[in-house]
Amino acid sequence: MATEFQKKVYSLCKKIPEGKVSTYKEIATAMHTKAYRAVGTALNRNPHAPKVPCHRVVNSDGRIGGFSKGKSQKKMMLEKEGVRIKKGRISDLSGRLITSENLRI
DNA sequence: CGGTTGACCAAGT
DNA sequence: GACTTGGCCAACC
Repeated sequence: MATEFQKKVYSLCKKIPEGKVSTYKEIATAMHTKAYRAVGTALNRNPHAPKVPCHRVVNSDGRIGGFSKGKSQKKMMLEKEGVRIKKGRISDLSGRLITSENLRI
């Protein structure tokens, strides 16, 4: 069973549509907290694997960040969903980024 | 219950 | 570009 904090994180992750991405910071902001790192900690466990699209969450810089099964897999899944990745970072981050406002709606 | 860890971030060198 | 520093907070030991 996950903590309330975890549930919030997973809930927001589910809201990220295919072909778009969000950042750990935006998710934390949407929860009205500054626990960027805790968001990562929450997703690292990720008991929901395919149910929650945690691979659509990247770093603020547009870099891939981390992934339980390896960054390569994360990149591959993103590209499969239509996200272009250039040298380990999202090509058009600002165009594909889901902000805290977008998550809140 | 204190100390460490980490799928982080921003600013500085 | 890279590496370092300080800050942040939940989860873990």
